Amino acid sequence: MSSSRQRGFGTGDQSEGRPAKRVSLQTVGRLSVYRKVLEELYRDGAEFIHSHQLAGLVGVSPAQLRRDLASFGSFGNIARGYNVYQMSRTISRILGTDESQNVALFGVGDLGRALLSYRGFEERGFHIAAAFDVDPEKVGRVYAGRRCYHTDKLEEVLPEFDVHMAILASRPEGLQLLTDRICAAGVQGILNFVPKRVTVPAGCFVEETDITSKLEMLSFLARSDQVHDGEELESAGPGEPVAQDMTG
Amino acid sequence: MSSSRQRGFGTGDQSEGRPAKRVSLQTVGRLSVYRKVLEELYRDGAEFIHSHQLAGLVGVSPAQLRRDLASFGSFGNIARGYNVYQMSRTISRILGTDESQNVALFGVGDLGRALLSYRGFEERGFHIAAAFDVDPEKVGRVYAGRRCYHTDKLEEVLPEFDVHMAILASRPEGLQLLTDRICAAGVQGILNFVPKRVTVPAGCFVEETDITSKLEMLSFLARSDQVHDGEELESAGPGEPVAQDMTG
DNA sequence: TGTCGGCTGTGATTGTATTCACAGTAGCCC
DNA sequence: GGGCTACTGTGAATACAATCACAGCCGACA
Ligand SMILES: NC(=O)c1ccc[n+]([C@@H]2O[C@H](COP(=O)([O-])OP(=O)(O)OC[C@H]3O[C@@H](n4cnc5c(N)ncnc54)[C@H](O)[C@@H]3O)[C@@H](O)[C@H]2O)c1
Ligand SMILES: NC(=O)c1ccc[n+]([C@@H]2O[C@H](COP(=O)([O-])OP(=O)(O)OC[C@H]3O[C@@H](n4cnc5c(N)ncnc54)[C@H](O)[C@@H]3O)[C@@H](O)[C@H]2O)c1
Repeated sequence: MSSSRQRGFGTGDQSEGRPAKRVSLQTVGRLSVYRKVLEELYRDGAEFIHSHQLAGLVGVSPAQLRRDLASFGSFGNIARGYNVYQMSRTISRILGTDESQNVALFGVGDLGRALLSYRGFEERGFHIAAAFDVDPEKVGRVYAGRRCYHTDKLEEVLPEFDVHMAILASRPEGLQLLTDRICAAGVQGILNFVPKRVTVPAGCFVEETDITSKLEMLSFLARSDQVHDGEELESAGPGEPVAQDMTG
Repeated sequence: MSSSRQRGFGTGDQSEGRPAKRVSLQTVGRLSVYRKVLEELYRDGAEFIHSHQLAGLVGVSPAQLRRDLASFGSFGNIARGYNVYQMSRTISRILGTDESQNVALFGVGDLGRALLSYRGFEERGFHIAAAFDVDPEKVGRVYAGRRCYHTDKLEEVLPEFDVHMAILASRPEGLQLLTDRICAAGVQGILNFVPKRVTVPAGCFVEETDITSKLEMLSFLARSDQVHDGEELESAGPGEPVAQDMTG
């Protein structure tokens, strides 16, 4: 349900042990949030902030915040806390967004066009440099300043723009093939909006963004909350579980 | 970084211990994936499937799949495996999507219109029943069959459509106030696309969908992968960490 | 009808993320 | 300059998630 390097099928062999301690993805996700809040604080003129203050703002425990930061080294002044500006810069450097990087978009449909017009990317260090589609109506046109190329040309265009990240907003059909080509062309990170799982070679990463799945989680939470005081869902319990008998 | 019930600020007191065993959010997220794959299998005519087969298809371990399902009761025939159709239905029931439910959309901008035209919601049990905006240009118009109401009218319109879930695709300004009103009007689940954190009362849930944050994670992963063979990022280590000194 | 193979559901175990709690210290104030 | 305050960074402890491994069972097949 989240970023994954290529994973073996069936029996996922756990070997290939890397020596070094690794930072968890959840930590990285939180770093991103920290930085967002830090930038607001900086705009408001804050110079230093303590772990418990920042933690309160982003909704994590102070200990977790300190642990997250500590996994990248020890910055932070013992008595004054963390320097807002420096910490924001440092997180950018860790995330690799201290310099703007180019991204390619595949699929200029309703969603793709919304993404092309979204300003939030630029603000946080990403630039959609090129768009791709297969629809002859769209190829050659310019959307929000970006030219739309035919997907067949990706091998030429991606290096030209120095692109190493891609957003998939096309269609499920042929998605794996498209992904293979994109990875072969040097893309290392793929953000996938298409509700179809893809696999990538080692060294590449996919992040799935299944919106409907999030709605389903919310539906579950809302529903299970309703029955809390009663005794229906909660957990298994042999006496009439949620699941009806399936042995038939 | 994910769904959260209202959380205390600063010192989050950990008390209010609920007695019952609770299903983890990650389990729920995977259920959603299982169901998607099961529906494809059902369309392909499959009748029964074993945990290791389904696990292979969705990319989890067989043990985890069985554990996930077992937390809702024990279905699954020991010798034949799981009944594809029944299991799909059962998961729908668990998630609360066995009957279509109405959703409200706030903000009919580029993203909002893309969501309105998205067919994936209907296919999986969600119906955007009403849209809201504050722009006089948009209020009163019909988008993909759905009328756009003024946000001021939400207290009247939401009950009318029996809405208990909402999608936020408006603007950061006033978002908390909007959220408060939505929750007060009976909405229990909120999917938030606006890059601004909101808090909700107990019994309500928010799911954040920060696209840029996902790109940042990918950027980190791609970058850290590059230096793996070297010895730069990896982890702290006192000798010149990623973070520069911030004590100034 | 009896035997066997292979699967599920689950206790036990391992692994990982988070929290606790405190030693050590930088800054501040007098 | 010395003492006090309250914060950071981190080992230890806890909580939580994933995996292992197997008892017990079902259905197939003879
Ligand atoms: N709100 C939304 O629209 C929404 C929400 C969540 C997920 N998604 C998913 O995102 C994807 C795009 O959604 P959409 O609403 O824009 O769909 P769409 O049908 O409007 O657009 C898809 C575009 O992709 C193009 N395309 C097809 N194959 C391609 C290829 N090989 N290379 C490049 N372009 C290709 C098509 O020509 C089309 O222009 C879909 O898979 C959809 O399921 C959409
Ligand atoms: N691709 C994208 O467009 C994209 C991607 C990720 C996140 N987002 C976020 O989603 C939100 C919407 O994006 P967009 O591109 O559609 O922006 P947009 O500016 O095109 O649309 C925003 C719409 O919200 C309306 N609005 C403002 N206040 C409102 C209120 N109180 N109630 C109801 N409607 C209100 C505005 O009138 C406008 O029509 C933004 O916050 C944006 O940051 C957008």
